[in-house]
Amino acid sequence: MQVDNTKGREEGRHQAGNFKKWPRWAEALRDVAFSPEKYKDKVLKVTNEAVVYPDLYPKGKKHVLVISRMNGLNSLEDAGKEHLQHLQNIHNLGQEWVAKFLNEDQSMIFRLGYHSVPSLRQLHMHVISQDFDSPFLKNAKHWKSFASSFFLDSKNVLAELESNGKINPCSEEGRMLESPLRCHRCKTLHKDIAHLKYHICKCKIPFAPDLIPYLYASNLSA
DNA sequence: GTTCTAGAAC
DNA sequence: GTTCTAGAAC
Repeated sequence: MQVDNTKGREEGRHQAGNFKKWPRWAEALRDVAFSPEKYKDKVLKVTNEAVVYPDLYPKGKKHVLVISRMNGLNSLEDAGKEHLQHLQNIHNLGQEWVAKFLNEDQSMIFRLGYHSVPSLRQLHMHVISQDFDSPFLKNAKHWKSFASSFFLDSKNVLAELESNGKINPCSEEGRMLESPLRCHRCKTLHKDIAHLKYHICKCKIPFAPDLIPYLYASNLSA
């Protein structure tokens, strides 16, 4: 008889003072992480540590999640130095998928990262193409969650975990809603999401130098 | 996270 | 009149 407690579903293993409650709808990714066999027709890859899974409502032409399978790791708030290798492995899995996508289309550009205040439980990293060409991108919050400081690049998350031993819980959610709608390439302002979407499908201005270190592509100058 | 929809904004 | 945003959902 085999007993495996490491990936159990039991609740209540919260760290002291960390009693964030998650509504029922926020548990979807957790089920994928711990019962990937139930999602066999959709799951792209399963390892001991993570599941690669297509985002159900992709906000770009290519958008997948690398979902942690570690019990108790609900979000970046729960991450410590002991998770550094785990998060590095998640990052590497993301890069693996970037390579696959680039093999199909060399013109794509990707970013790997986390939402600073995630809506869904279980740590998950986004791998998202920077075209943001998707009918599921519908409102300002969608845009800002990927194109403002609300989006934390995986590379920076790893560096901060290395140096601080934790990810500082910055209150980005409120600030995000205040910030105006700006093109992620040319930084021009747009009055609403409809106008922004009309603009970004045409904008070919190269990305600003400060973003280059966080972009994954075949050729950034192209 | 999404859907629905009232009423604000244009 | 139509487009768009934002708050409720047990």
